[in-house]
Amino acid sequence: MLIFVLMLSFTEENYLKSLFQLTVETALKEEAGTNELAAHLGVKPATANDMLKKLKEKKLIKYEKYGKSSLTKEGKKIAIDVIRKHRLWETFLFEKLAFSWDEVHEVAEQLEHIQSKKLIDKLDKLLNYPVSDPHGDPIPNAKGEMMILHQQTLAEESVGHQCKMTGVKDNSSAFLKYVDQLGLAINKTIKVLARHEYDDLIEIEVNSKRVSISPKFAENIFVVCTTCKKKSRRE
Amino acid sequence: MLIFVLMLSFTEENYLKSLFQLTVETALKEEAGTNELAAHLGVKPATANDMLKKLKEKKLIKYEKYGKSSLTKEGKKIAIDVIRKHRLWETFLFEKLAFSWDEVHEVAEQLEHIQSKKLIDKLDKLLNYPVSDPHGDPIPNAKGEMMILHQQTLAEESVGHQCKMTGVKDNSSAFLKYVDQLGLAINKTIKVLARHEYDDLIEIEVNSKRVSISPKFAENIFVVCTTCKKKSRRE
DNA sequence: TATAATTGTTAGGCTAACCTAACAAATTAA
DNA sequence: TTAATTTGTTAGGTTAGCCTAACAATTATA
Repeated sequence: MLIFVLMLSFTEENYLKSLFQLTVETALKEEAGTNELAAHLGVKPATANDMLKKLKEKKLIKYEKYGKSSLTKEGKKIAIDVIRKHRLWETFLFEKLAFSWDEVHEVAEQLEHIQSKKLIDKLDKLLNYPVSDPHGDPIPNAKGEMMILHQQTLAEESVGHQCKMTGVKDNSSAFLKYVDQLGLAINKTIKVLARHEYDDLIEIEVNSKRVSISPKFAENIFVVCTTCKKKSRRE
Repeated sequence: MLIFVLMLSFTEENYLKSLFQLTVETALKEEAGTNELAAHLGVKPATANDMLKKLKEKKLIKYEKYGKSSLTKEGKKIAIDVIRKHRLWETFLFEKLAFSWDEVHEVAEQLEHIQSKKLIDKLDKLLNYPVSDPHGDPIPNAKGEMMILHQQTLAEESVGHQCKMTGVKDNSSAFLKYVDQLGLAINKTIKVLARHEYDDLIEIEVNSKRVSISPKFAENIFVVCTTCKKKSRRE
């Protein structure tokens, strides 16, 4: 029996992944604009426009002229699969090959496009079916199901409250090295000591030391509040 | 300090790899023809011709109009690097992910193009610096040095002599499954019992059983003769 | 050595993925 | 509600890697 598999190029996969990250994953909106998507992918809007038409043709996205775009069920399935591969590879690099967490992303960008269902399932098994990657991002399972994480950023945490770091929003090497330097890491306990009106800096306590961070920095750290025990979804 | 790395496409890497396999590796000749190379890569001669000009321009091959092609020192270095990656990945799939030896080639064809020196060196270490892959082919080390193997095929072995299987020439899944079926494997001891003039079949003994094989089959099995103790290079 | 067969090249076309420049639609602000 | 700004589209161009068809050079054969 022949199974027809829709073979997508690396580029097409990357468009679906970007669209997923801009919409479903952050759960902030349902659709993304052409310019926004182009910027996220590092191409010009005209280029993204061509691809949107093509992906619509293939029924992987919903798109109307001058409108915003969103993934179809099928498109979402593919995007999740790419993300699953990306995060499993990151975990592999980190756990089995002793890469540091700021090095894994770049290599995983290449590895995520390897086509072999068997490979990825075996890798999943080797890693003992991890649910999150070195950055704290959830790894979809073989069925495409993934944990919902990252309800809140450190920027949103109230003064006086304590929280635990669960992940990062920015995966760039530069940011991650900075995070390392400040002594922060996934699962670290952080206490918000103060917010300074004067220059917007936030003062936190981590590893029993006081550290000042910028709002920009705080927005890129995901936390779960341990003071308010119950979980709250971002609205 | 900026290091300028000549970034090659997957396609360019594949041309260099093919050229290496058709010349240096089999050690039968110094150069390969355009049609031959095209056939090896599964493209038309006109396509290969374009690429040969491009690779000459980049000083990775020697090529003159209507002449045969060969690798320059730099081209050979890159080809060996691709082959190193291919064979390390095959070994990884076989040893760490329990792939069978007929499944590894296809996936390694994709993995061999991942760009990350660190990745490949860590992989090498994880596998404990293997010198040959699941098919018995030599794996170049980080310096590009590789063992010379495969001096002789089973087709060349004398009647009455005993030999040990060291590898296969054909890496196709179909051939490798056939090898498995006959009870052959790397390091198996094989005795050549007879050659039948009538239909050219070769009778061998393996696992204490008599098996008949075709000349075509025998040409794709590499062996080292244990009867003639000393090693002999193919002329 | 002339001719046939093989091998290699050129010219011209195609598609995917990018670009710039010009323009059109939609949204925001005056 | 018009004008300015932002956002999105179209047209046309580029490069890489493939193709076919026609032709040229080389090699083998009669």
